[in-house]
Order: sequence, then C-alpha cells, then structure tokens
Amino acid sequence: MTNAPEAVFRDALTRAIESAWDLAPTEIPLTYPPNAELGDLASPVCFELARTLKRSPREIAAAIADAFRAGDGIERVEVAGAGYLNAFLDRDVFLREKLSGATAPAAPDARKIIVEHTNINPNKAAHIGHLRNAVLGDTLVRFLRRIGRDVEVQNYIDDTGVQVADLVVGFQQIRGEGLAQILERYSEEALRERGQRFDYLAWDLYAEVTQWYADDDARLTHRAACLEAMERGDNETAEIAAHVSRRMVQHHLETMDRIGARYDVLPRESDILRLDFWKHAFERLKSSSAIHLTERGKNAGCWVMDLADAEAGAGEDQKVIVRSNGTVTYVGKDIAYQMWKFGLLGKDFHYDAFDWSPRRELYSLWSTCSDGRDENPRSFGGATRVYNVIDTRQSYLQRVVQQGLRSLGHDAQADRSIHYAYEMVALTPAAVAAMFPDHPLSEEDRGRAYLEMSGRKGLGVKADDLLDTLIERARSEIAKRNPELDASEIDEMARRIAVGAVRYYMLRYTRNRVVAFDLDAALAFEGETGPYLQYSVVRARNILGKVEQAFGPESVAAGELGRDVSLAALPPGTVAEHWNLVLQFLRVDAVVAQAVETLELSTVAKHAYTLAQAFNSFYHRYRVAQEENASIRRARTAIVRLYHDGMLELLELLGIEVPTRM
RNA sequence: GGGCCUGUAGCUCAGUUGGAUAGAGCAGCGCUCUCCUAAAGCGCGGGUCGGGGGUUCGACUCCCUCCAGGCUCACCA
Repeated sequence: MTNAPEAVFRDALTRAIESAWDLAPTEIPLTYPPNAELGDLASPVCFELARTLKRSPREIAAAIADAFRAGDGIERVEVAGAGYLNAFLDRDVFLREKLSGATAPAAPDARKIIVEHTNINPNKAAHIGHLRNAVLGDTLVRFLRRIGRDVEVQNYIDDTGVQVADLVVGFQQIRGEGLAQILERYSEEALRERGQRFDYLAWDLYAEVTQWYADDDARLTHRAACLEAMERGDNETAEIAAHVSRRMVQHHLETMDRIGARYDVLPRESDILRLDFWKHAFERLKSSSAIHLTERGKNAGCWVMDLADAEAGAGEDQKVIVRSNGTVTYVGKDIAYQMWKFGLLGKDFHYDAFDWSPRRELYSLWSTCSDGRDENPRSFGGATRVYNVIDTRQSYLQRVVQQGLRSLGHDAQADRSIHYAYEMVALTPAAVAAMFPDHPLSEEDRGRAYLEMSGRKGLGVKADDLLDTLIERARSEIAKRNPELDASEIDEMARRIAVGAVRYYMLRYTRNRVVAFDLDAALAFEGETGPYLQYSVVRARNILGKVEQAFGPESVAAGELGRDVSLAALPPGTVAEHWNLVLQFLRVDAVVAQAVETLELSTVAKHAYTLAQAFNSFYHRYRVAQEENASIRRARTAIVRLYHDGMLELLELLGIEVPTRM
C-alpha cells in the first residue's frame, strides 16, 4: 500500500538529500507546480539548502536528482526553474489504489475533542448569522472525525440571560399572559391553526419589547425583576422562562437539522447555576487569587479579574466577574463551563433525554439537568481540546475566559481552548431596503458596504425563510427540467439542492471576511455554488449508468477497474487532463488536514469546486459510454467512477448531499 | 485612544508556511444542445495587488509607516 503522495515524496527526498549531501534536512517544504507538465509535486527545498551549502540551488538540485531512486509510486524527479525539484508520480499505481480503496484510513485518536457551536439565545428564531456559525461548526466536526478524532458536539443554551428575560417580560407585561395562557394560546395546535410558529412570534415580540423599553426607561425594572425571579426559581416567571426557552431550542434544533447539523448534548446555563458549578469555580478563582474584591472606584463591591496588558483597553484593566449585587456575569459562568469541558471542575451535570414535546422528536439527544435522574450511557465533558465556534465580536471575552484558566494554573488547557473566530454575517443596504421597507436608512447607512443585523430591532433574515425560498426555487428549476417527476420526488431533491446552496455559500468565504448577505448570490444555483458541485456528480452518475447499461455491472465497478486500468491506453495528448482529476483527489487529505490546522474550512470547499470545474471540462471534451475503443473507454470510466465516488465523499464532508437527478 | 480584522478585475471573492506567467464566479459581448441533462462548456475584454519605504536571489504574501473602512474595549451576552 502506498501512502499519500506528499509523504512518499518527502521520504524519498530525505533519502536522496542524505546520500547526495550527507545531511539530514529537518523539514522538506512542498508545493504544487503551476502546471501539470512540470510535475505532480514540487519542492523548493534547494533554495533553503543553498544558504547552508553555499552552492547554487540548481547545482544542489541536480545532485539530489542524480541520487534519487525511483520507486514507491514516484516515477522520476526533474530539476526545473531556478532549482525546483519536481516529482512525477506513477500514475497507474495511484489511480488503481484509489479505485481499490486501498488508501490508509486516518489513524484513530481516542482523546476527546469538544466542539461547541450554534449557541443561539433561546428567545427568537435562528437567522443567517446563526446559520454561518452552525455550518462552520458542523463542518469542523466532520473534518475532525474524518482525520480520526473523537468529537463531542455541544450546543450551549443560555436560558437564564437577559434576552430570555426580555421575551418573558413581553409575554407577561405587554401581552398580559401567564403560564396558563401561554400553554393554551401557543400550543402547537393553536399555532398551526393560526398559521404561526413560536420562534417567529418570539422574533416579533422581542423587537416589540425593545421598543417598549425605549418608550419608557422605567419599564426596565420589569427586566430586573424578571431576572431576579428566574434566578430565584420556584415561581411562575421562572417556569415561563424555562418553557419558552425549551420551545425555542426545539425550533433551533429543527432548523439546524434541516441543514444536517446535530448535537450530542445541550449544556444549560441554568444547570450551571443550580448545580453550583459557579460557586465551585468561584472558590478556586478566589483561592488562587485569580480574582479579587475591589473596594473603591467604579468597580467597588465587585469581584474582578486583572487583565494582562494585551487585553487591557484604554480605560479598562479589569473585568468584572461578580457584580456588586453578588450575581455572576456571563464570563464567570463561562469560566466554570470551560473548566467542566476539560474535566477540571471536579463536578458533573446530571443528564436527561431532551424533551422534544410537543414537537416531534428528530433524534435522541441529551440535555443537562439539575436533579439526579441519570440514565445517560456515556459521559460528557472531560476533553483534551476544545473548539468554541463564536463570532469575532466575542474575541475579547474569549480571551478573558482563557486567562481565567491560565490564572488557575491550567496553561495547557488554556492553550487547547481554541476560539474558532469568524466574522459576522451582515446585510447589504440594498437587502435591508428590499426586505425592510419600514426600516429607516440614513444617507450614511446607504453608503456603507453592509449593516449589522439586530435581533433587538428584528432586523435580519430568518434561516428558515432563506431555506424555504431556496427550496421553492429549486423545486421550480427541477420541474422545468424534469416535467415527468411528481411533487413528492421533487421534494427531496429540492431540499438537497437548497441545503447544498446554503452550506456552500456559508463555506466559500474565508472566516475573517464579513459576509455581506446578498440575496441573489445566496439564491444562485449557477457558477461557484453548491448545486454546481452536485450537478457534476449527477452527470458522473448518468455516465456510469449509460456504461453499465451497455457493458454490464462489472464495467463500472471500482474494484474491477482498479485491478488493471491504465491511463497509458489514452491518446497521449489527453492523459494529463485525465490524470489531473486523480491527482486532485489524492490531495484531499492534505487539504483537509491543513483546513483543520488553520481553521480555514473554505479551502476544502474551494478544492471541491476546482475539481468540479475540471470534471465539467472533461465531460464536455470526452465521450465515455460512446467511446468505441474498449481500453480508452475503460480508462475514462475509471476516471468517472473515481470522480463520482470521490466527490460524493468530499461533499459529505461539507455536509452536502447529492440529489439523484437535477 | 488600545486590541483585532479588511483593502487584489466594473461587482463579489481566491491566492496555502515568501517561489515559477496574479486566478475564479457574477455582470458584459460572441459562440456551443439530432450528442453521457446547457444548473454546463469555450472564447474576448478587463489589474499602479490601498499609498510609500524596507528586508532578499525572489514580496499580493514578511517588517515599518501612512490612508480608508469595519468589529471590539459594560456590574448585556
């Protein structure tokens, strides 16, 4: 069995350098030649060796090339340019192994990794910003699992915060509704009859509450009273908060399930408080002097953390952890939560199956709880590495949490507590004007590249609305092309296309770029889009179908083709284009590994797109099923089989399913 | 003011740890469906890589500086 071409080339070069120059290079840099004629892999290592050896790069390269021995899938090495060493792989060897599925699987690594993502405040419907978070988080999970890691997915529920309180105030004070009325008027049945849904209703009510406060500052006392009642517990207000946030989480889970994102456990902030996680962490923080009580100044009466120079803003060199009224801030709770994730707290949650009622259960899922009914067969938390998928606006707070771990002496865990930061999704002024005609836009606003969304103002595109619109458009496109299909067949295809479009849209941008949501670009099915990728697989499938129909099942079986297929059968001028498709698939593992390393997932999406472009070009240039020369047809069929299986797998990594037809 | 991010084609964006002629999509114009579905392909036009210094064999990439824009620096999260 041959390893990945990169590893093979590195090993071979190391041996050649040792025998030619009698030195052991520490690291062999690799790159890819700008075009296929120059080779499959390249190394600029001679430019570095030139410094120490005091010879010209070309001279060094020539000696290494002389000492190079072919084998292990490398056919030959050439000196090129100013001193590059370019490798030519043994094409048939790699093609056959890829088809036979003989490539080595990732070595499993049992050390647990926690990925926390989604984390939507349970007081309103999910919007496209949450969609970006979930797509990035879920895709990271898929990549990590691909490279053999054990991953636990957590979705943190902030069910005791101000945002939930505001929604409760809306029900109680504006609508004048108590728990009984809420249960009755907003039962699933009642909502369905009125054509409403709970999360959308909350979206509007939350914006309404914000305005209600703005109209009269005195009304803010309701917020404070609500928060106090929620924290005290055992009262109707707290019950409403619990009910409302649970209903909201159900909707979020359904929305995310539509795009293929699922979770293992939902840690709830209320349980962090009720189980005294915070009290525990507080004692540790106090006894290690990580925080201290201030007696004078603006933070008098608060427990604060002194910030390292790098974190200190112009006016602030302290972060309040416990307020003067004795309640803990979000950062404090998050420090306790982070400690638990690493198994450093010495306490654990209780767990219970998540209560999906009254909506339907989508999958079995655990939620934390505060009482002792433990039935979970597995343990949560206690990871060696943690990724927190949170947008870049929270970078400062994430650094404070990290510093908290550090000042408790957990430097190693702080280093492995990784803030996966990405930029927000915003709206273009044109999109705001189109979708929110009542929203006032100043001259300045119109001139901006983008405007932030605002849950408080109800300014944002709901995730489900976007998905519904995409599905509608996909449906009509499918119907146009396949008039014989009935509606039920079209549904599943449209769903896959919509998900493909939205996931690719969220993945195509590098993470530190603000996505200025553009409706036309998000709804596009042509060009650099998810459907473009899906369509290429459908085409490959159609070709395989034709070949199978004419020449039997064995003619398209990967294992059969992998036995003895050879690109040498192809007309010489056309080999490079066929081989390029194989080569791009050989690079997938390296691309995924690098994406995890840099947390730049867009490179994998981009790689898939480049592959699809190459395949579409191949599709137009060469016939497969109609090719009369049997060995040429066989070689082309092998390429199509490789593409079909490989792209299906690659898209699965991106969370994109392929429709049977398009 | 401090920290972080961004500035590349008309528009939206790629450009992997410095490396070979700076790429793609959209928009525009012109072609290609009796063919394995045209959600596609081919061609054309289009660039002071924000400005200015510096580092070196070599800079879109690294360093300094300036300009422009964004996010953030709560007893909200």
